[in-house]
Amino acid sequence: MHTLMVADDHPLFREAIAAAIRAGLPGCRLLEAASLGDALARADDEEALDLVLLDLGLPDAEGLAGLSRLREACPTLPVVVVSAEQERTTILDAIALGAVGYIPKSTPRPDLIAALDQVLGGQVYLPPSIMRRAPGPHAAEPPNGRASVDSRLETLTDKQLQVLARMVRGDANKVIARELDIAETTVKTHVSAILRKLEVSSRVQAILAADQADLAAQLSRRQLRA
Amino acid sequence: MHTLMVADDHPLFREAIAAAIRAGLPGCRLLEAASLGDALARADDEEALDLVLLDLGLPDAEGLAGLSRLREACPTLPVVVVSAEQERTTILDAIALGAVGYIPKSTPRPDLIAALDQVLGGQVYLPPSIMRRAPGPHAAEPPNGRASVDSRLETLTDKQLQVLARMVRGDANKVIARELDIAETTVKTHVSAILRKLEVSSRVQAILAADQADLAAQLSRRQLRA
DNA sequence: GAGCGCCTCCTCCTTCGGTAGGAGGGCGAG
DNA sequence: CTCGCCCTCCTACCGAAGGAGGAGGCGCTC
Repeated sequence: MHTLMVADDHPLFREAIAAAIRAGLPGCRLLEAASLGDALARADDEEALDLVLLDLGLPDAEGLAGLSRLREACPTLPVVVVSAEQERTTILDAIALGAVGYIPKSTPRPDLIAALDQVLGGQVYLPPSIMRRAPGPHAAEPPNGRASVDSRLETLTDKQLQVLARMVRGDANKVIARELDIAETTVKTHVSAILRKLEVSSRVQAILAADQADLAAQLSRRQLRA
Repeated sequence: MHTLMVADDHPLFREAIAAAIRAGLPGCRLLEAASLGDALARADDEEALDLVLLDLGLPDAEGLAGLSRLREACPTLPVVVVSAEQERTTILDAIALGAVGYIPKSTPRPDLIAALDQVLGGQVYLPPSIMRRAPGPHAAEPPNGRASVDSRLETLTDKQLQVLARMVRGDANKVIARELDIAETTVKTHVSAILRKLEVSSRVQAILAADQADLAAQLSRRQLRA
C-alpha cells in the first residue's frame, strides 16, 4: 500500500503513532527515524517513500528549520508536521515551507487516521480545531499589543499612511519624495508626525510597529494606492 | 440543510457556481451578493448563515482587504475564498486572515463540491494542485528570492548575526553597543559588513531582508542567545 | 613563523534621519 | 467669515548612520 516514515526522537511517541497507523491503515510499510539526520539518510535509500511524519523539536533540527532542511533535501517528498505546538502562525509557516499537513499531537486517533488518509489522497490537512477558531489571527493576544498599534494607525492622515507604506518597503525619504512627488522636507514632516503618533523614536521602530499592525488593511480601507 | 451565500460581482459566475451547488448539494439555501457591502448587509440579517463564498476582486473590496473587513465584521462566520488568483502566498494570507478554505475558480465541479462538503463538515480546504506542488515556497519564484537571502545570512559571522538580531528589534547602534558591551564604532563596523553581505544599502532594508529570511533559525543553529 | 580571518577600536568625513519653528494655501464645519 | 485640520515647503541645527582607512590582538592553519 503506502510507505510512511515517522521521524520523532521520543521512542514512546514513535511507537504510539506507529501502532495507531498499523491499526488504522493496515498494509502500510513503516519506517522510523530518531533524528533529522536519520530521516534524511533513510529518505535517500527509500525511493518508494510516500510520506514523512516529522516532529518539530528533533534535537538536530530546531523547529521549523528542520522542516526547511528536509524540504530542501527532498523537495518532492511530502511531509506532514506532527507537533505539540498549536500556534496558528507556526502551522501557517509549516505549510508555507511546503508541508502538506499539520497534525497536533493532541489529535485523537480516528482524526489522525483521517488526516493521514486525506494527505495520502493528495489533499492538504489542517487541524480544524485550531484553524477554524473564530477570531482569526488576532485572538487571545495581549490586549495592548496589536490593538493599540492598530488604533494609533487610524490616527494617521492619508498622506502619512502613504509615507508609512513606503517606509515599510525600505524606501529612503528621498525616494519617497520622488515617488509621491513632494519635497524631501515634506516627507520629513510626515515622518516626524508618524513617529509621534506611533509613539516611537526611530524609523525602524515605526516600521516594526507598522507591520505588526495591519497596514495593508488600513490602506485599502481608505482606497489608497500602495 | 445549509445556508450558503455567494458573493461575486460577476452575475454569470454567480449563477454558474449557484447551479453547481444546487446540483451537488441539494437542499441548500442559497443567497447571492454582488458586492462586499451587499454581503455584509445580508450577513447581518441572516443569522442562520453557514458559509460565505467570497470572491476576491469585488469592486468595493480590493483583494484580501475585503476578506479582512468581512472577518472583522463577522468573526464567527466561516468564509471560503473563491478566486482566480493562484499564488501560494495569497492562499496562505487568506487562511491567515481566518478563511476556512480557498477554492480556485478553475476547480472542476466535482472537486468544488467536495471542497464545500469538507468545509461544511468543519474541515479546512486548500487546493492540492497548488499547495502540493513539489518545490515548496521557492518554486516558480525568481531564484534570488528567499533562498539567496538565506544563504547570505549564513555568510555572516556570529557577532554580525548577534548585531543583526538587535537591529531587527529596532535597537540603535548605541543600544546594541551597550547590550553587547562593545564600542559603538565596532557596532558600526559590523553593521557595515552586514549591509555588504546582504547586498543592501540601508539598515531598514537589512532588517526587511532579515525577517524575510529565517533569522531565528540561524541564531539557534549556532546556539546564540538572541 | 607567516598568513588569514575575526573581533576590537580609532579618526575623518559625508549623508541621512529627525526635531523645531515658521509660513502659505486648500477645504470643510461652525 | 473664522477656525481648525491638513498638506505643502522652507531654514537651521544636531545626532545617528554609514563609508574609508588604518591598526592591534587573538586564534587558527599551513
